[in-house]
Amino acid sequence: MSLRHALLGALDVPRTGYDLVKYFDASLGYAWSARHSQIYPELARLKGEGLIEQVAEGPRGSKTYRITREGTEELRRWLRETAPERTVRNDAVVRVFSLWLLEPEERLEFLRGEVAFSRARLAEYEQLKDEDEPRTPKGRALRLALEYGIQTRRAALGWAEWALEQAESDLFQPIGQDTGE
Amino acid sequence: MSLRHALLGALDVPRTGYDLVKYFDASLGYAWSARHSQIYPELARLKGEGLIEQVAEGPRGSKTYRITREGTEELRRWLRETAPERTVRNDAVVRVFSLWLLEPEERLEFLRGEVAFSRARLAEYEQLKDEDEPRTPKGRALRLALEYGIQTRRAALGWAEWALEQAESDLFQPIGQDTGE
DNA sequence: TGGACCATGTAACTGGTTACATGATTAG
DNA sequence: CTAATCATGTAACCAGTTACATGGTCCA
Repeated sequence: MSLRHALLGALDVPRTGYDLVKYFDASLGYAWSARHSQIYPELARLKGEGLIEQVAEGPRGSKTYRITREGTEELRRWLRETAPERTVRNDAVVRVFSLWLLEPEERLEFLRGEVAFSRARLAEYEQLKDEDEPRTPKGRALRLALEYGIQTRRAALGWAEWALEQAESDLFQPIGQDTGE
Repeated sequence: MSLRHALLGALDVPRTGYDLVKYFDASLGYAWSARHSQIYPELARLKGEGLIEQVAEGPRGSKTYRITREGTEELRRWLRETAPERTVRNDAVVRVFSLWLLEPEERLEFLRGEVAFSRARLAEYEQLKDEDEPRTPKGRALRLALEYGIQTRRAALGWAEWALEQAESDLFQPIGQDTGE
């Protein structure tokens, strides 16, 4: 369950649930995504287990949480003692597997979408990168994560541009009834 | 729901549920993963909806399925009319966000694990690539998907090697109590 | 005073994992 | 004959999404 550890990791500075929702939509979002309907109950559970504590109550009933000593210990334990979950789920690549069923022009359309998406994402990441220069250990860890996003997204963009070229020069190929695996 | 479309895409050639399980563990696995306990019930549903049909019954009660005309139409409809789901979930990157909480030597250990993992995956993919030269439209689509895996995995490996170097030259930095975001 | 946004929560449902369960065939 | 592998299924549970629900605060 990475959600709780993503939350614990984010709560080393005090934040409200609402802050966390926005944080998941922004920087944390390139590693893990979550909706408010999942975040709020999880915060309640973490508090119940003593891994986070509520440190303030704000204007509109907002609750500010922060990680506890036990929470930090649990986070360290998770990092040290458990292996990363490697499951891959990429809807776009599933689509590529069946792309040969489409008309040539439709394939181009799909691949143009991939190029556009990766370009936009990459631009976001690079803007984040330009915003500050990391100086602290934590800042450097965040930069490492961001750099992962940039490197892999750049590769995805390169792939999409190359695939689009391939598909363009492939226009006269028939769409298939073949079984070549 | 990408699982059913991954199955439909795989069933343009006749396959048993067991074949599909292995297929998800091998090539399809770099796009989507699924266990037999999810695959068998989904096959039953697809058959119930007429999107696939059973074309043979084998020795140990094995059932061979193939996509129907309606199934192919559904697959095309999905490709044309729905947008790829872009949600990212990467446990390893969540870990990087909190990596600054570990002792320097533990950070190196984590990053060495990332290097090893990416190297192994990349080697698998490159071996798949060397196995055959695609000639048909379908073969070329599969190659496109494989090439995506290779390009992005190579980038992940490059990142991990670079991050490891960073962390090695970072050994004298304190582990942090800072709040630099 | 009304619209945008802040802020939190619950319920129903879907997707996915783990564990349970069973039996057939094949190769040594 | 026995271990590995083939082969399919179900049940309980956990994770995540969508939709429902409510109300506060701020700014124009």
